[in-house]
Amino acid sequence: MSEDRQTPARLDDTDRKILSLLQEDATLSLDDIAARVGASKTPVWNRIRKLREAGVIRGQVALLDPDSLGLDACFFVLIRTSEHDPEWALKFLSAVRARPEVIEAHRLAGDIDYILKVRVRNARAYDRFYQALISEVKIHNVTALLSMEELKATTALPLD
Amino acid sequence: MSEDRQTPARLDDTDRKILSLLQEDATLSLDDIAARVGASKTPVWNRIRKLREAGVIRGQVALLDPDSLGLDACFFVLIRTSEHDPEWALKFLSAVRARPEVIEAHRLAGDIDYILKVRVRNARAYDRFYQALISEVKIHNVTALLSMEELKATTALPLD
DNA sequence: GCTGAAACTTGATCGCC
DNA sequence: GGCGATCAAGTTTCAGC
Repeated sequence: MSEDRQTPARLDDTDRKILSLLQEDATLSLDDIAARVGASKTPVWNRIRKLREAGVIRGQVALLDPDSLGLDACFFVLIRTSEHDPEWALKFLSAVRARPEVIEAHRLAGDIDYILKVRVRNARAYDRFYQALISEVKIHNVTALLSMEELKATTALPLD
Repeated sequence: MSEDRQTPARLDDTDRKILSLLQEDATLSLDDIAARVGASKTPVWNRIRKLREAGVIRGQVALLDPDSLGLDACFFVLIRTSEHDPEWALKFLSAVRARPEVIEAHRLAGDIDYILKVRVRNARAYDRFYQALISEVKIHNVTALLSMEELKATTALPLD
């Protein structure tokens, strides 16, 4: 259930610069990147290929705007459970994985067991999600925190 | 401070299919996408262009693997503040925006005022972040939830 | 408004330094 | 291991249907 701690990849300054550019804008051309890191295409391309193979670069995706899609409501859901057996955990896992409105799910240390980030159309849609979830898996206690304003949201990880 | 609610873009089934593909993998070629949605290149390209112009597609980024970068610790930070004046809010905003370890920040409804998602190397690095933050802005109460396991993490929004 | 082809830009490869 | 030229493949545009 818990994955092995993987050894961090050895990265030099140029690698970090490339990654930093790509995680801000992956549409940049090789020429652009090469110019900005002060190298030419081939070495940059080789580094990117290696970073992909090493799994440092996981993939490349389009980011969509929640508002344009009518997803106006975002909740953080704090979950306490009384059940701690493996079957329960497995059922909970497949439930959150199966629901596309669950953007993120973490198992926590401490008295709160799980946190979910959920994006839905509105409060009614959240309630439907909530009712469906608790009917699927037994949950002891739920607190929903409603986001009023997204102050910051990035997919870029700190590289220093 | 709070932005106007924007009217959702009108999307048909083909638009949604295209978006769904692109938010999973933006390296797909136009030919691929066209084949999968059952259309040919030009109309698909026109749709993508319009979706970009309408702001439905915000951008395209590379996703990096936290473990490969040695970012083993992820915290959700629940913040209560006693200050509610605009200067404080502005200072807090610029503090979280300036710190790259803050991946996400939301202003909340209810008795918890803010939630942050923070990615750092380890617990020591979190403590450094925490000390720096409370020395910059006055904060009444902080609870940190430590993630033990990321059960799910996606950038893909639900499109149904 | 879709199709198919042409023009052009970019990505990927190879031999040379 | 980096550079510049080369080839293949992709994107963008456009005339014709």
